[in-house]
Amino acid sequence: MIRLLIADDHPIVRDGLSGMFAAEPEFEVVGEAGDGAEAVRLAEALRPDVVLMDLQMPGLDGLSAISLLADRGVTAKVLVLTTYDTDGYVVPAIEAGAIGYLLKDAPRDELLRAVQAAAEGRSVLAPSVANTLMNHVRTPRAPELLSPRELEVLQLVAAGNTNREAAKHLFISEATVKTHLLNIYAKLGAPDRASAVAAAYNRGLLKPSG
Amino acid sequence: MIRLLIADDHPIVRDGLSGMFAAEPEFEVVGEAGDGAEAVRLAEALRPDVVLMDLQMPGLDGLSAISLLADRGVTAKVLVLTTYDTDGYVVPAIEAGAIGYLLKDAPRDELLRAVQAAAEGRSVLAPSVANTLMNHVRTPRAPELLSPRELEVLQLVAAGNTNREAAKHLFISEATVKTHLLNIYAKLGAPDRASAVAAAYNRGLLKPSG
DNA sequence: GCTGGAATCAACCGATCGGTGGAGGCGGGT
DNA sequence: ACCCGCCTCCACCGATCGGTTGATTCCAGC
Repeated sequence: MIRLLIADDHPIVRDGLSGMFAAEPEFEVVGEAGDGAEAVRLAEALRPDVVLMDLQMPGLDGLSAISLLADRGVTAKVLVLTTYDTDGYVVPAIEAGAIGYLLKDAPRDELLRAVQAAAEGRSVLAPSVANTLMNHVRTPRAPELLSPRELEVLQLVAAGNTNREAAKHLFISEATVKTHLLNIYAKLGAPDRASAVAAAYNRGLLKPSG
Repeated sequence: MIRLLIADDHPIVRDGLSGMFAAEPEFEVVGEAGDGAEAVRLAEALRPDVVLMDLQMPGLDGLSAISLLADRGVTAKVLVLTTYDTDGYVVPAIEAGAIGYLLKDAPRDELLRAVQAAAEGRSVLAPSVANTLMNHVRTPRAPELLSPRELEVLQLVAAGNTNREAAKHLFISEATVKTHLLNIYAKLGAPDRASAVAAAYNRGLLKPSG
């Protein structure tokens, strides 16, 4: 028996979902919320297995609600159910802690299976959402803005090396390192090494966990 | 009719796949490759719709082969078919340009549907792979390593501000900014501002495109 | 009421960085 | 043959940064 909480600002949608799950013996709708704040409150009180969460809601939005649930140690699996599949919504939702992301045009049986999967801790992604997520991960084929040598220098700088240290690593003089850095600043539009590192991350020239 | 190329270093696997698709009228196996280099060569010559690519192959591995195909403008959709679903493999593969990632234990019909999806340009992810991909995107809930104020300071520094400029922005003295930065260095294990910025990106405290 | 963290400020020092203006060699493309 | 980008190197300067020590206020948790 999977206990679930429905959070959506449209009563019609709540009724529809509620009715759909009520008809299935293995699901039990334990509560409904019309906004994010209520969703958090009810999730804390009712401890459902799964929360079906819309993103656009008045007051506290779904995204913030998800973060808040995580902060408060609510272990309910949050399944986002919304109409939009743009990068701007799906990535933050997953970052915030959603275990799945479905679109409202999903067929009935897909939704049922998704909730079951979520309850078991398995991720669920709508096919089109999988696309956008992958596009997000995919490196946008950087147009070789920096030369290989410049990239090496920047990596060493990002690792905390001084110019002198970087020079030793590369078997070149400190002056050369400085020249490379000046070129890097020009190319990235950065005034100093710190913002050059930031710019490099933003453009995917440097990648996290590397 | 979907034309496909099979790249796997095990002949048995190639035979198995080849036989499976030969039995289906809507597929045609136009070539088989035993290593990455051959895969690239055949893909360029035969221009298949889909390439079924193993990752571990002698010589040029699958990952490099995928990158090479992209570089050479080969538009074939690459579907990774391997035995491993660890983060270390799936993320690079997708970054390199794979449109899908399946495991070899996938049931026969799932594989057929996946190839069809790939041919149409739709992403395909094995369920467990979806999990690892999402875990990769998901920010690892940073334990509030930096205080809000420290994060503000670091953001300004990453934007290229000097200590003095950052101080003005925050309506505090330059000395305070320096103190904050020293605390940041200690918390992030960074010797200077540049590597502190890098460390912040690596830990998800600063996010790209922001 | 005490402790501890966060945030604020100060003064000082040496080391480093950023900026400028050169210079030469080497390779690819027109 | 020419130009351009990349990589290499040098010297000088002021500005900034990193490190240290010490201090105060405020607030929250025990």
